[in-house]
Amino acid sequence: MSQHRQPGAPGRAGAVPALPDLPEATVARLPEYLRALHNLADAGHETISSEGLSAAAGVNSAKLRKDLSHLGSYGTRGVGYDVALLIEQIEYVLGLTQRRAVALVGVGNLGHALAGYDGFASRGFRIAALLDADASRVGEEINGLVVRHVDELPAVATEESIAIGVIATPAAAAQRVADQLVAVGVTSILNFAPCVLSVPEGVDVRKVDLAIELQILSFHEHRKASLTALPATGGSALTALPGGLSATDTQEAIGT
Amino acid sequence: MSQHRQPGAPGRAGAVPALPDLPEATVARLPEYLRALHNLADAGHETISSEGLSAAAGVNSAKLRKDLSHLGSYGTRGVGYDVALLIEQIEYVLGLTQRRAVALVGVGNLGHALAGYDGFASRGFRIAALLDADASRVGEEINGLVVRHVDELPAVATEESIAIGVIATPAAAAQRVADQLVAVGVTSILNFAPCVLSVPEGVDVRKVDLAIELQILSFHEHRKASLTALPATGGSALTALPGGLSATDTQEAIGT
DNA sequence: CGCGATTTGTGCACGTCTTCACAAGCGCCT
DNA sequence: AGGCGCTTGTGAAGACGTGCACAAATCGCG
Repeated sequence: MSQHRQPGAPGRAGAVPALPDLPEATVARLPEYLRALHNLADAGHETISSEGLSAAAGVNSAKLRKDLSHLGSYGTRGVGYDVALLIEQIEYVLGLTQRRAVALVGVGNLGHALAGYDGFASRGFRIAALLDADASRVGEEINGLVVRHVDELPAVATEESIAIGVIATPAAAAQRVADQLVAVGVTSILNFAPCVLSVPEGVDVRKVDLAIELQILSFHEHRKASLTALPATGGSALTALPGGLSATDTQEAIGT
Repeated sequence: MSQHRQPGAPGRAGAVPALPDLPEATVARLPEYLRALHNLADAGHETISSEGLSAAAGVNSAKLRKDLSHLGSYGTRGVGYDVALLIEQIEYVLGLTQRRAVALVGVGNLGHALAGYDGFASRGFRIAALLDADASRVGEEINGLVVRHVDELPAVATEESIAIGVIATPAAAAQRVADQLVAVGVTSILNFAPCVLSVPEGVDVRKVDLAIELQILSFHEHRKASLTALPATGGSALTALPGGLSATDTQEAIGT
Protein backbone atom coordinates (compact mmCIF):
# COMPACT_ATOMS: atom_id res chain seq x y z
CA MET A 1 0.00 0.00 0.00
CA SER A 2 1.84 2.97 -1.20
CA GLN A 3 -0.49 5.91 -1.53
CA HIS A 4 -3.67 4.30 -0.46
CA ARG A 5 -5.87 5.61 2.26
CA GLN A 6 -6.36 2.38 4.06
CA PRO A 7 -3.87 2.58 6.89
CA GLY A 8 -3.93 6.27 6.47
CA ALA A 9 -1.61 7.15 9.26
CA PRO A 10 -0.80 10.76 8.70
CA GLY A 11 2.41 11.60 10.37
CA ARG A 12 3.25 8.10 11.40
CA ALA A 13 6.90 8.04 12.19
CA GLY A 14 7.28 4.58 10.84
CA ALA A 15 8.41 2.52 13.75
CA VAL A 16 5.09 1.29 15.00
CA PRO A 17 1.85 1.14 13.08
CA ALA A 18 -1.59 1.59 14.47
CA LEU A 19 -3.89 -1.26 15.29
CA PRO A 20 -5.61 -2.23 12.08
CA ASP A 21 -8.52 -4.52 11.65
CA LEU A 22 -6.78 -7.77 10.87
CA PRO A 23 -8.42 -10.86 9.41
CA GLU A 24 -8.65 -13.58 12.02
CA ALA A 25 -6.64 -15.94 9.88
CA THR A 26 -3.84 -13.44 9.81
CA VAL A 27 -3.91 -12.89 13.55
CA ALA A 28 -3.62 -16.62 14.07
CA ARG A 29 -0.45 -16.72 12.00
CA LEU A 30 1.32 -13.71 13.44
CA PRO A 31 2.58 -15.59 16.50
CA GLU A 32 4.10 -18.17 14.22
CA TYR A 33 5.90 -15.49 12.24
CA LEU A 34 7.07 -13.98 15.46
CA ARG A 35 8.58 -17.22 16.65
CA ALA A 36 10.30 -17.76 13.34
CA LEU A 37 11.65 -14.22 13.43
CA HIS A 38 13.12 -14.72 16.87
CA ASN A 39 14.87 -17.81 15.63
CA LEU A 40 16.22 -15.90 12.68
CA ALA A 41 17.39 -13.05 14.86
CA ASP A 42 19.18 -15.49 17.13
CA ALA A 43 20.82 -16.96 14.09
CA GLY A 44 22.20 -13.56 13.22
CA HIS A 45 19.99 -12.55 10.33
CA GLU A 46 19.33 -8.86 10.03
CA THR A 47 16.98 -9.07 7.09
CA ILE A 48 14.88 -11.84 5.69
CA SER A 49 12.93 -12.26 2.49
CA SER A 50 9.31 -13.27 2.44
CA GLU A 51 10.45 -16.50 0.90
CA GLY A 52 12.82 -17.24 3.72
CA LEU A 53 10.48 -16.24 6.48
CA SER A 54 7.56 -18.10 5.02
CA ALA A 55 9.67 -21.23 4.85
CA ALA A 56 10.67 -20.82 8.47
CA ALA A 57 7.07 -20.35 9.47
CA GLY A 58 5.72 -23.10 7.29
CA VAL A 59 3.41 -21.05 5.11
CA ASN A 60 3.08 -19.84 1.57
CA SER A 61 5.15 -16.75 0.80
CA ALA A 62 2.35 -14.83 -0.87
CA LYS A 63 0.20 -15.40 2.16
CA LEU A 64 2.92 -14.12 4.39
CA ARG A 65 3.37 -10.98 2.35
CA LYS A 66 -0.33 -10.31 2.40
CA ASP A 67 -0.48 -10.87 6.12
CA LEU A 68 2.34 -8.46 6.73
CA SER A 69 0.90 -5.93 4.36
CA HIS A 70 -2.29 -6.01 6.41
CA LEU A 71 -0.50 -4.73 9.40
CA GLY A 72 0.98 -2.01 7.31
CA SER A 73 4.49 -3.17 7.77
CA TYR A 74 7.03 -2.28 5.22
CA GLY A 75 9.68 -4.46 3.84
CA THR A 76 12.14 -3.15 1.33
CA ARG A 77 11.72 -4.27 -2.23
CA GLY A 78 14.70 -6.04 -3.52
CA VAL A 79 15.93 -6.65 0.01
CA GLY A 80 13.35 -8.11 2.33
CA TYR A 81 12.18 -7.36 5.84
CA ASP A 82 14.22 -5.99 8.68
CA VAL A 83 14.05 -8.73 11.26
CA ALA A 84 14.30 -6.58 14.36
CA LEU A 85 11.77 -4.08 13.10
CA LEU A 86 9.32 -6.75 12.14
CA ILE A 87 9.59 -8.39 15.55
CA GLU A 88 8.88 -5.07 17.13
CA GLN A 89 5.86 -4.47 14.94
CA ILE A 90 4.32 -7.86 15.43
CA GLU A 91 4.87 -7.77 19.17
CA TYR A 92 3.23 -4.41 19.25
CA VAL A 93 0.22 -5.53 17.27
CA LEU A 94 -0.19 -8.61 19.41
CA GLY A 95 -0.08 -6.49 22.50
CA LEU A 96 3.02 -8.18 23.82
CA THR A 97 4.82 -5.00 24.72
CA GLN A 98 3.27 -5.35 28.08
CA ARG A 99 3.66 -8.54 29.98
CA ARG A 100 0.11 -9.76 30.52
CA ALA A 101 -0.85 -11.41 33.75
CA VAL A 102 -2.45 -14.81 33.49
CA ALA A 103 -4.54 -16.56 36.12
CA LEU A 104 -4.53 -20.31 35.89
CA VAL A 105 -7.50 -22.08 37.40
CA GLY A 106 -7.30 -25.79 38.02
CA VAL A 107 -4.05 -27.22 39.26
CA GLY A 108 -4.58 -30.83 38.37
CA ASN A 109 -2.51 -32.81 36.00
CA LEU A 110 -2.63 -30.39 33.14
CA GLY A 111 -2.62 -27.33 35.35
CA HIS A 112 0.63 -28.42 36.91
CA ALA A 113 2.21 -28.74 33.53
CA LEU A 114 0.97 -25.36 32.42
CA ALA A 115 2.18 -23.75 35.61
CA GLY A 116 5.63 -25.07 34.89
CA TYR A 117 5.66 -24.35 31.19
CA ASP A 118 8.31 -21.75 30.54
CA GLY A 119 7.02 -21.07 27.06
CA PHE A 120 4.56 -18.68 28.62
CA ALA A 121 7.13 -16.63 30.40
CA SER A 122 9.41 -16.49 27.41
CA ARG A 123 6.70 -15.34 25.08
CA GLY A 124 5.17 -12.42 26.80
CA PHE A 125 3.10 -13.75 29.65
CA ARG A 126 3.37 -14.00 33.37
CA ILE A 127 1.50 -16.56 35.36
CA ALA A 128 0.36 -14.37 38.16
CA ALA A 129 -1.85 -16.71 40.12
CA LEU A 130 -2.73 -20.35 40.55
CA LEU A 131 -6.19 -21.19 41.77
CA ASP A 132 -8.13 -24.32 42.55
CA ALA A 133 -11.46 -25.18 44.04
CA ASP A 134 -10.11 -28.20 45.85
CA ALA A 135 -9.19 -27.17 49.38
CA SER A 136 -6.64 -29.93 49.60
CA ARG A 137 -4.67 -28.34 46.83
CA VAL A 138 -4.75 -24.86 48.22
CA GLY A 139 -1.45 -23.92 49.77
CA GLU A 140 0.65 -26.12 47.56
CA GLU A 141 3.57 -24.33 46.02
CA ILE A 142 4.32 -24.75 42.35
CA ASN A 143 7.17 -22.98 40.67
CA GLY A 144 7.31 -20.36 43.36
CA LEU A 145 3.61 -19.67 43.36
CA VAL A 146 1.23 -20.72 46.07
CA VAL A 147 -2.11 -22.17 45.04
CA ARG A 148 -5.00 -20.13 46.33
CA HIS A 149 -8.66 -20.94 46.54
CA VAL A 150 -10.69 -20.00 43.53
CA ASP A 151 -13.03 -17.94 45.67
CA GLU A 152 -10.18 -15.53 46.21
CA LEU A 153 -10.38 -14.64 42.55
CA PRO A 154 -11.76 -11.14 43.16
CA ALA A 155 -8.86 -10.32 45.42
CA VAL A 156 -6.35 -11.85 43.03
CA ALA A 157 -7.79 -9.98 40.10
CA THR A 158 -7.30 -6.61 41.72
CA GLU A 159 -3.88 -7.46 43.09
CA GLU A 160 -2.49 -8.63 39.80
CA SER A 161 -4.79 -7.06 37.21
CA ILE A 162 -5.37 -10.32 35.47
CA ALA A 163 -5.75 -10.00 31.70
CA ILE A 164 -6.29 -13.60 30.73
CA GLY A 165 -7.82 -16.57 32.50
CA VAL A 166 -6.80 -20.12 31.74
CA ILE A 167 -9.21 -22.89 32.66
CA ALA A 168 -7.64 -26.27 33.28
CA THR A 169 -10.34 -27.80 35.40
CA PRO A 170 -12.54 -30.80 34.69
CA ALA A 171 -15.37 -30.07 32.31
CA ALA A 172 -17.94 -30.07 35.06
CA ALA A 173 -16.33 -27.13 36.80
CA ALA A 174 -15.38 -25.10 33.77
CA GLN A 175 -18.56 -23.08 33.25
CA ARG A 176 -18.63 -22.04 36.86
CA VAL A 177 -15.03 -20.92 36.72
CA ALA A 178 -15.68 -19.05 33.51
CA ASP A 179 -18.52 -17.20 35.18
CA GLN A 180 -16.27 -16.28 38.06
CA LEU A 181 -13.58 -15.04 35.72
CA VAL A 182 -16.06 -12.95 33.79
CA ALA A 183 -17.42 -11.59 37.04
CA VAL A 184 -14.04 -10.16 37.99
CA GLY A 185 -13.62 -8.51 34.62
CA VAL A 186 -11.56 -11.01 32.65
CA THR A 187 -12.44 -10.77 28.97
CA SER A 188 -10.11 -13.36 27.51
CA ILE A 189 -10.26 -17.02 28.40
CA LEU A 190 -8.27 -20.00 27.25
CA ASN A 191 -10.25 -23.14 27.93
CA PHE A 192 -8.67 -26.57 28.16
CA ALA A 193 -11.78 -28.26 29.49
CA PRO A 194 -13.69 -30.32 26.96
CA CYS A 195 -16.90 -28.39 27.02
CA VAL A 196 -18.61 -25.41 25.49
CA LEU A 197 -18.51 -22.27 27.57
CA SER A 198 -21.15 -19.64 27.36
CA VAL A 199 -19.96 -16.16 28.05
CA PRO A 200 -21.34 -12.67 27.54
CA GLU A 201 -20.70 -10.68 24.43
CA GLY A 202 -17.28 -9.12 24.41
CA VAL A 203 -15.54 -11.98 26.14
CA ASP A 204 -13.20 -14.00 23.98
CA VAL A 205 -12.86 -17.70 24.50
CA ARG A 206 -10.37 -19.92 22.79
CA LYS A 207 -10.49 -23.63 23.28
CA VAL A 208 -7.80 -26.24 23.20
CA ASP A 209 -8.93 -29.82 23.35
CA LEU A 210 -6.18 -32.35 23.21
CA ALA A 211 -8.43 -35.29 22.50
CA ILE A 212 -10.02 -33.51 19.58
CA GLU A 213 -6.67 -33.06 17.92
CA LEU A 214 -6.06 -36.77 18.20
CA GLN A 215 -9.48 -37.54 16.82
CA ILE A 216 -8.84 -35.38 13.79
CA LEU A 217 -5.61 -37.25 13.21
CA SER A 218 -7.47 -40.48 13.68
CA PHE A 219 -9.83 -39.53 10.89
CA HIS A 220 -7.01 -38.96 8.47
CA GLU A 221 -5.36 -42.15 9.59
CA HIS A 222 -8.57 -44.01 8.98
CA ARG A 223 -8.91 -42.34 5.64
CA LYS A 224 -5.41 -43.14 4.52
CA ALA A 225 -5.96 -46.76 5.50
CA SER A 226 -9.15 -46.98 3.52
CA LEU A 227 -7.51 -45.45 0.50
CA THR A 228 -4.55 -47.75 0.41
CA ALA A 229 -6.90 -50.66 0.92
CA LEU A 230 -8.71 -49.77 -2.26
CA PRO A 231 -6.80 -49.25 -5.45
CA ALA A 232 -8.41 -45.92 -6.16
CA THR A 233 -10.47 -46.47 -9.24
CA GLY A 234 -10.58 -42.84 -9.95
CA GLY A 235 -14.15 -42.71 -8.86
CA SER A 236 -15.55 -41.01 -5.84
CA ALA A 237 -14.78 -42.46 -2.49
CA LEU A 238 -18.44 -43.11 -2.06
CA THR A 239 -18.49 -45.82 -4.64
CA ALA A 240 -16.14 -47.70 -2.42
CA LEU A 241 -18.79 -48.40 0.15
CA PRO A 242 -19.11 -51.98 1.20
CA GLY A 243 -21.28 -52.17 -1.80
CA GLY A 244 -21.56 -55.88 -2.34
CA LEU A 245 -23.60 -56.96 0.57
CA SER A 246 -24.96 -53.86 2.15
CA ALA A 247 -28.40 -54.47 0.84
CA THR A 248 -30.35 -52.56 3.38
CA ASP A 249 -27.96 -49.74 3.38
CA THR A 250 -28.17 -46.20 2.51
CA GLN A 251 -30.26 -44.92 -0.25
CA GLU A 252 -27.54 -42.51 -0.92
CA ALA A 253 -24.54 -44.70 -1.07
CA ILE A 254 -24.91 -44.92 -4.78
CA GLY A 255 -25.71 -41.31 -5.13
CA THR A 256 -25.27 -39.43 -8.34
CA MET B 1 -25.83 -48.35 24.37
CA SER B 2 -23.60 -50.92 22.92
CA GLN B 3 -26.23 -53.25 21.66
CA HIS B 4 -27.88 -51.05 19.20
CA ARG B 5 -28.71 -52.49 15.92
CA GLN B 6 -27.47 -50.62 12.96
CA PRO B 7 -30.50 -49.62 11.04
CA GLY B 8 -29.51 -48.32 7.73
CA ALA B 9 -25.91 -48.17 8.73
CA PRO B 10 -23.55 -49.68 6.24
CA GLY B 11 -22.85 -53.26 7.12
CA ARG B 12 -19.47 -52.54 8.41
CA ALA B 13 -18.44 -55.85 9.84
CA GLY B 14 -14.79 -55.56 9.17
CA ALA B 15 -15.58 -54.65 5.65
CA VAL B 16 -13.56 -52.08 3.87
CA PRO B 17 -14.41 -48.69 5.21
CA ALA B 18 -16.00 -46.18 3.00
CA LEU B 19 -15.01 -42.70 3.81
CA PRO B 20 -16.58 -39.82 2.08
CA ASP B 21 -14.37 -36.95 1.31
CA LEU B 22 -15.23 -34.55 4.08
CA PRO B 23 -14.35 -30.86 4.18
CA GLU B 24 -11.64 -30.21 6.72
CA ALA B 25 -13.81 -27.78 8.60
CA THR B 26 -16.38 -30.48 9.04
CA VAL B 27 -13.86 -33.02 10.25
CA ALA B 28 -12.65 -30.57 12.83
CA ARG B 29 -16.15 -30.22 14.21
CA LEU B 30 -17.12 -33.86 14.30
CA PRO B 31 -15.27 -34.56 17.54
CA GLU B 32 -17.16 -31.72 19.13
CA TYR B 33 -20.46 -33.16 18.02
CA LEU B 34 -19.39 -36.51 19.32
CA ARG B 35 -18.65 -35.14 22.74
CA ALA B 36 -21.98 -33.35 22.86
CA LEU B 37 -23.75 -36.52 21.78
CA HIS B 38 -22.17 -38.54 24.54
CA ASN B 39 -23.34 -35.98 27.03
CA LEU B 40 -26.83 -36.15 25.62
CA ALA B 41 -26.82 -39.92 25.69
CA ASP B 42 -25.75 -39.90 29.31
CA ALA B 43 -28.56 -37.50 30.03
CA GLY B 44 -30.99 -40.02 28.64
CA HIS B 45 -31.86 -38.50 25.29
CA GLU B 46 -32.63 -40.96 22.56
CA THR B 47 -33.11 -38.44 19.81
CA ILE B 48 -31.98 -34.89 19.39
CA SER B 49 -32.85 -32.16 16.95
CA SER B 50 -30.23 -30.31 14.99
CA GLU B 51 -31.17 -27.29 17.02
CA GLY B 52 -30.53 -29.04 20.30
CA LEU B 53 -27.32 -30.67 19.24
CA SER B 54 -25.94 -27.54 17.68
CA ALA B 55 -26.58 -25.66 20.90
CA ALA B 56 -24.77 -28.34 22.87
CA ALA B 57 -21.85 -28.21 20.51
CA GLY B 58 -21.75 -24.45 20.25
CA VAL B 59 -22.34 -24.10 16.54
CA ASN B 60 -24.97 -22.91 14.12
CA SER B 61 -27.71 -25.46 13.45
CA ALA B 62 -27.57 -25.14 9.68
CA LYS B 63 -23.87 -25.78 9.78
CA LEU B 64 -24.43 -28.86 11.87
CA ARG B 65 -27.02 -30.24 9.48
CA LYS B 66 -24.75 -29.65 6.55
CA ASP B 67 -21.87 -31.32 8.31
CA LEU B 68 -23.93 -34.37 9.12
CA SER B 69 -25.35 -34.51 5.64
CA HIS B 70 -21.80 -34.69 4.34
CA LEU B 71 -21.19 -37.91 6.10
CA GLY B 72 -24.40 -39.26 4.74
CA SER B 73 -25.97 -39.66 8.10
CA TYR B 74 -29.68 -39.72 8.44
CA GLY B 75 -31.83 -37.86 10.75
CA THR B 76 -35.57 -38.23 10.58
CA ARG B 77 -37.48 -35.23 9.42
CA GLY B 78 -39.92 -34.07 11.99
CA VAL B 79 -38.07 -35.96 14.68
CA GLY B 80 -34.35 -35.38 14.74
CA TYR B 81 -31.30 -37.60 14.96
CA ASP B 82 -31.03 -40.88 16.77
CA VAL B 83 -28.36 -40.19 19.33
CA ALA B 84 -26.92 -43.68 19.56
CA LEU B 85 -26.83 -44.13 15.83
CA LEU B 86 -25.17 -40.81 15.26
CA ILE B 87 -22.53 -41.59 17.85
CA GLU B 88 -21.84 -44.83 16.09
CA GLN B 89 -21.55 -43.20 12.71
CA ILE B 90 -19.29 -40.39 13.80
CA GLU B 91 -17.06 -42.77 15.72
CA TYR B 92 -16.87 -44.89 12.64
CA VAL B 93 -15.95 -42.02 10.37
CA LEU B 94 -13.35 -40.76 12.79
CA GLY B 95 -11.85 -44.20 12.96
CA LEU B 96 -12.51 -44.57 16.64
CA THR B 97 -13.96 -48.04 16.44
CA GLN B 98 -10.48 -49.25 17.00
CA ARG B 99 -8.57 -47.97 19.97
CA ARG B 100 -5.52 -46.39 18.42
CA ALA B 101 -2.17 -46.71 20.07
CA VAL B 102 -0.35 -43.50 20.83
CA ALA B 103 3.36 -43.10 21.49
CA LEU B 104 4.24 -40.09 23.58
CA VAL B 105 7.75 -38.77 23.17
CA GLY B 106 9.09 -36.36 25.73
CA VAL B 107 8.21 -36.88 29.35
CA GLY B 108 8.97 -33.47 30.69
CA ASN B 109 6.53 -31.15 32.28
CA LEU B 110 3.93 -31.33 29.56
CA GLY B 111 4.59 -34.95 28.73
CA HIS B 112 3.85 -35.94 32.29
CA ALA B 113 0.54 -34.18 32.15
CA LEU B 114 -0.38 -35.76 28.85
CA ALA B 115 0.59 -39.19 30.11
CA GLY B 116 -1.81 -38.75 32.98
CA TYR B 117 -4.61 -37.15 31.02
CA ASP B 118 -7.54 -39.52 31.07
CA GLY B 119 -9.31 -37.68 28.30
CA PHE B 120 -7.27 -39.70 25.84
CA ALA B 121 -8.30 -43.04 27.23
CA SER B 122 -11.91 -42.06 27.46
CA ARG B 123 -12.08 -40.83 23.92
CA GLY B 124 -10.71 -43.64 21.89
CA PHE B 125 -6.98 -43.69 22.44
CA ARG B 126 -4.51 -45.72 24.37
CA ILE B 127 -1.17 -44.37 25.39
CA ALA B 128 0.93 -47.34 24.50
CA ALA B 129 4.40 -46.05 25.16
CA LEU B 130 6.30 -43.26 26.83
CA LEU B 131 9.67 -42.34 25.43
CA ASP B 132 12.37 -39.85 26.21
CA ALA B 133 15.87 -39.12 25.02
CA ASP B 134 17.08 -38.24 28.48
CA ALA B 135 18.64 -41.32 30.01
CA SER B 136 17.90 -40.07 33.51
CA ARG B 137 14.21 -40.23 32.78
CA VAL B 138 14.24 -43.70 31.31
CA GLY B 139 12.89 -46.23 33.73
CA GLU B 140 10.59 -43.86 35.51
CA GLU B 141 7.08 -45.17 35.86
CA ILE B 142 4.15 -42.93 35.06
CA ASN B 143 0.61 -44.10 35.31
CA GLY B 144 1.63 -47.71 35.04
CA LEU B 145 3.90 -47.20 32.05
CA VAL B 146 7.64 -47.29 32.16
CA VAL B 147 9.53 -44.65 30.23
CA ARG B 148 11.76 -46.13 27.58
CA HIS B 149 14.54 -44.59 25.59
CA VAL B 150 13.52 -43.00 22.34
CA ASP B 151 15.97 -45.14 20.44
CA GLU B 152 13.79 -48.10 21.26
CA LEU B 153 11.14 -46.62 19.05
CA PRO B 154 11.48 -49.25 16.32
CA ALA B 155 10.90 -52.02 18.83
CA VAL B 156 8.03 -50.18 20.44
CA ALA B 157 6.41 -49.51 17.11
CA THR B 158 6.27 -53.14 16.18
CA GLU B 159 5.20 -54.26 19.63
CA GLU B 160 2.34 -51.85 19.87
CA SER B 161 1.62 -50.91 16.29
CA ILE B 162 1.68 -47.25 17.02
CA ALA B 163 -0.77 -45.23 14.98
CA ILE B 164 -0.08 -41.75 16.28
CA GLY B 165 2.98 -40.06 17.68
CA VAL B 166 2.80 -37.19 20.13
CA ILE B 167 5.79 -34.93 20.44
CA ALA B 168 6.16 -33.14 23.76
CA THR B 169 9.85 -32.43 23.65
CA PRO B 170 11.65 -29.10 23.55
CA ALA B 171 11.65 -27.48 20.15
CA ALA B 172 15.26 -28.34 19.52
CA ALA B 173 14.58 -32.06 19.69
CA ALA B 174 11.27 -32.13 17.87
CA GLN B 175 12.44 -32.48 14.29
CA ARG B 176 14.70 -35.35 15.17
CA VAL B 177 11.91 -37.15 16.97
CA ALA B 178 9.59 -36.53 14.06
CA ASP B 179 12.10 -38.11 11.72
CA GLN B 180 12.35 -41.10 13.99
CA LEU B 181 8.61 -41.46 14.14
CA VAL B 182 8.30 -41.25 10.40
CA ALA B 183 11.08 -43.79 10.03
CA VAL B 184 9.12 -46.38 11.97
CA GLY B 185 6.03 -45.79 9.88
CA VAL B 186 4.02 -43.34 11.91
CA THR B 187 1.96 -41.16 9.61
CA SER B 188 0.13 -38.98 12.11
CA ILE B 189 1.88 -36.66 14.50
CA LEU B 190 0.60 -34.29 17.12
CA ASN B 191 3.27 -31.71 17.85
CA PHE B 192 3.36 -29.67 21.03
CA ALA B 193 6.81 -28.27 20.40
CA PRO B 194 6.89 -24.69 19.19
CA CYS B 195 8.50 -25.28 15.84
CA VAL B 196 7.68 -26.23 12.29
CA LEU B 197 8.21 -29.85 11.43
CA SER B 198 9.06 -30.98 7.97
CA VAL B 199 7.79 -34.39 7.09
CA PRO B 200 7.36 -36.34 3.90
CA GLU B 201 4.21 -36.25 1.86
CA GLY B 202 1.51 -38.42 3.32
CA VAL B 203 2.37 -37.70 6.94
CA ASP B 204 -0.11 -35.57 8.82
CA VAL B 205 1.07 -33.14 11.42
CA ARG B 206 -1.14 -31.17 13.72
CA LYS B 207 0.32 -28.59 15.98
CA VAL B 208 -0.77 -27.30 19.33
CA ASP B 209 1.10 -24.33 20.69
CA LEU B 210 -0.09 -23.09 24.01
CA ALA B 211 1.72 -19.78 23.83
CA ILE B 212 0.23 -19.01 20.44
CA GLU B 213 -3.25 -19.34 21.82
CA LEU B 214 -2.41 -16.84 24.50
CA GLN B 215 -0.90 -14.49 21.98
CA ILE B 216 -4.04 -14.56 19.90
CA LEU B 217 -6.04 -13.70 22.98
CA SER B 218 -3.56 -10.98 23.73
CA PHE B 219 -4.19 -9.41 20.35
CA HIS B 220 -7.91 -9.24 20.97
CA GLU B 221 -7.29 -7.91 24.44
CA HIS B 222 -5.05 -5.24 23.01
CA ARG B 223 -7.62 -4.45 20.39
CA LYS B 224 -10.48 -4.18 22.84
CA ALA B 225 -8.41 -1.86 24.97
CA SER B 226 -7.56 0.37 22.05
CA LEU B 227 -11.18 0.55 21.02
CA THR B 228 -12.55 1.47 24.40
CA ALA B 229 -9.84 4.04 24.74
CA LEU B 230 -11.04 5.77 21.62
CA PRO B 231 -14.79 5.66 21.41
CA ALA B 232 -16.43 5.72 18.00
CA THR B 233 -14.02 7.42 15.77
CA GLY B 234 -14.44 5.14 12.85
CA GLY B 235 -11.40 4.54 10.78
CA SER B 236 -9.29 7.21 12.28
CA ALA B 237 -9.12 5.35 15.55
CA LEU B 238 -6.25 3.62 13.94
CA THR B 239 -4.19 6.69 13.73
CA ALA B 240 -4.20 7.41 17.39
CA LEU B 241 -1.08 5.53 18.21
CA PRO B 242 2.22 7.07 18.99
CA GLY B 243 4.53 6.95 16.11
CA GLY B 244 7.92 6.56 17.61
CA LEU B 245 8.56 4.76 20.81
CA SER B 246 5.55 3.08 22.22
CA ALA B 247 6.68 3.42 25.76
CA THR B 248 3.68 5.33 26.84
CA ASP B 249 0.89 3.25 25.47
CA THR B 250 0.90 0.53 28.01
CA GLN B 251 -1.79 1.73 30.32
CA GLU B 252 -5.15 0.24 29.76
CA ALA B 253 -8.31 2.13 30.16
CA ILE B 254 -10.05 -0.80 31.70
CA GLY B 255 -9.49 -1.13 35.34
CA THR B 256 -11.19 -3.21 38.00
C1' DC C 1 -56.89 -40.69 5.68
C1' DG C 2 -55.57 -36.34 5.34
C1' DC C 3 -53.79 -32.23 7.81
C1' DG C 4 -50.83 -29.49 10.44
C1' DA C 5 -46.72 -29.25 13.17
C1' DT C 6 -42.09 -30.19 13.08
C1' DT C 7 -37.47 -30.87 11.49
C1' DT C 8 -34.19 -32.34 8.07
C1' DG C 9 -31.51 -31.64 3.86
C1' DT C 10 -29.90 -28.34 0.55
C1' DG C 11 -29.81 -24.58 -3.21
C1' DC C 12 -28.09 -20.18 -3.19
C1' DA C 13 -25.90 -16.00 -2.07
C1' DC C 14 -22.45 -13.98 0.57
C1' DG C 15 -18.19 -13.33 2.94
C1' DT C 16 -13.50 -14.91 3.97
C1' DC C 17 -9.20 -16.95 2.80
C1' DT C 18 -5.77 -18.51 -0.52
C1' DT C 19 -2.99 -18.35 -4.46
C1' DC C 20 -1.26 -16.66 -8.71
C1' DA C 21 0.92 -13.42 -11.36
C1' DC C 22 2.91 -9.16 -12.17
C1' DA C 23 3.85 -4.14 -11.87
C1' DA C 24 6.33 -1.09 -8.89
C1' DG C 25 10.26 -0.12 -6.12
C1' DC C 26 14.90 -0.71 -4.42
C1' DG C 27 19.92 -1.53 -4.38
C1' DC C 28 23.94 -2.69 -6.80
C1' DC C 29 27.05 -2.82 -10.54
C1' DT C 30 29.05 -1.02 -14.51
C1' DA D 1 23.38 7.65 -14.71
C1' DG D 2 21.24 3.86 -16.35
C1' DG D 3 20.13 -0.81 -16.49
C1' DC D 4 19.45 -5.22 -14.24
C1' DG D 5 18.11 -8.53 -10.98
C1' DC D 6 15.68 -9.20 -6.95
C1' DT D 7 11.75 -8.71 -3.78
C1' DT D 8 7.69 -6.55 -2.10
C1' DG D 9 2.86 -5.30 -2.30
C1' DT D 10 -1.52 -6.13 -4.43
C1' DG D 11 -5.39 -6.83 -7.99
C1' DA D 12 -8.03 -10.43 -9.42
C1' DA D 13 -9.72 -15.06 -9.57
C1' DG D 14 -10.86 -18.98 -7.51
C1' DA D 15 -11.58 -22.18 -3.57
C1' DC D 16 -13.66 -22.70 0.58
C1' DG D 17 -16.76 -22.04 4.41
C1' DT D 18 -21.10 -20.05 6.33
C1' DG D 19 -25.87 -19.10 7.06
C1' DC D 20 -30.44 -18.13 5.28
C1' DA D 21 -34.58 -19.73 3.81
C1' DC D 22 -37.50 -23.07 2.06
C1' DA D 23 -39.10 -27.47 -0.10
C1' DA D 24 -39.45 -32.21 1.14
C1' DA D 25 -40.27 -35.70 4.44
C1' DT D 26 -42.05 -37.58 8.57
C1' DC D 27 -44.97 -38.07 12.70
C1' DG D 28 -49.13 -37.66 15.51
C1' DC D 29 -53.84 -36.83 15.73
C1' DG D 30 -58.49 -36.17 14.93
